[in-house]
Amino acid sequence: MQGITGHELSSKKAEYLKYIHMQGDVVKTTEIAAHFSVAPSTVTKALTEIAKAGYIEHTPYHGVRLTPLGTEYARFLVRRHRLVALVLSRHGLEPEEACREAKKIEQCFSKDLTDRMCTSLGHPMMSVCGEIEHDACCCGSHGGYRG
Amino acid sequence: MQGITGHELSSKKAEYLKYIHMQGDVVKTTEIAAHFSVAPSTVTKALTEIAKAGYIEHTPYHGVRLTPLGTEYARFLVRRHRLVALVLSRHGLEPEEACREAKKIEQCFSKDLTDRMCTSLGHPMMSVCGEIEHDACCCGSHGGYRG
DNA sequence: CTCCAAATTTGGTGTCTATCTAAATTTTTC
DNA sequence: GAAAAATTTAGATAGACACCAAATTTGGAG
Repeated sequence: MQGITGHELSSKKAEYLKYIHMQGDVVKTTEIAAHFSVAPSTVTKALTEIAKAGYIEHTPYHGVRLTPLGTEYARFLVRRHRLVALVLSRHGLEPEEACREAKKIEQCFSKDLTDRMCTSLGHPMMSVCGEIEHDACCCGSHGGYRG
Repeated sequence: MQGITGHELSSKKAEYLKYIHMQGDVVKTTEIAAHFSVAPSTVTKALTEIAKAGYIEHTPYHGVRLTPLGTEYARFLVRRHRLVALVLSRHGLEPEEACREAKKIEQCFSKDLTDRMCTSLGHPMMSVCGEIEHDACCCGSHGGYRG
């Protein structure tokens, strides 16, 4: 939470991490390779590096699983994606389009910039492609008024 | 105007082109190298490639100058930059900050996305870092109501 | 329990972008 | 014209991403 810049991982690796997060628990190399339409060896290489950076635990031949750090980071990536998509949706893009375009540009947004936009938007709870969780957000819990 | 995707040049080359455009007429290698704090040879290499793509005319040892295509493209780049900065400024960033951050993310915005945002913003004439010219904009002239 | 097929990893390559240094070349200036 | 300044060329490096072919490991069938 404290030291994230938003540029710790290259955009491809960040995509892999987000995917692993969304699949939950143990994810296999082949699954990732198929999802992103790349050769398994390409994924293995990326996974090794992501593991070296501490975001996942890689048990050769058995798949990967997020570490606590990886989980935290993946949550940031998802939050960033949804905030960027939300901004785009407010500038003339249809929900699906906003989500698609967001994937192309989100990697450019630093943690800081993301947080600034989040605050400016009033820590919205919903985007066009899912909920936005603020647990690990810029300025504490913004869970909304539940009671 | 017709075929621009916004990704014709790598982000560095696009920065060089924008700089050449802003300096006007003939620009020297050393000037560019100094501005971006890179070795002259790095610039020469990039310039050669930008010239090959048709955006500039490079007369060895004498500098470069934009071609009509390059001028058109540079205008798009400037317009994109200012639109992105404007969007950021509307999301909690101070003018100077918005301009600075825009430089980091603008290369991710396609021509199409830029045009969509432009329309959504009502073809604004001013951004936080200069005027926005719509001559070569998405849907013709939006020069405002001059008379 | 053995053996083969499927999954995965290794090792080697290639491409692209961006950078640098050092050496060669051209232009400019005195 | 010759030295100085600017520029280009050539050769290397580095990171990201991708592929293929070969080796390794796993897991299921018999």
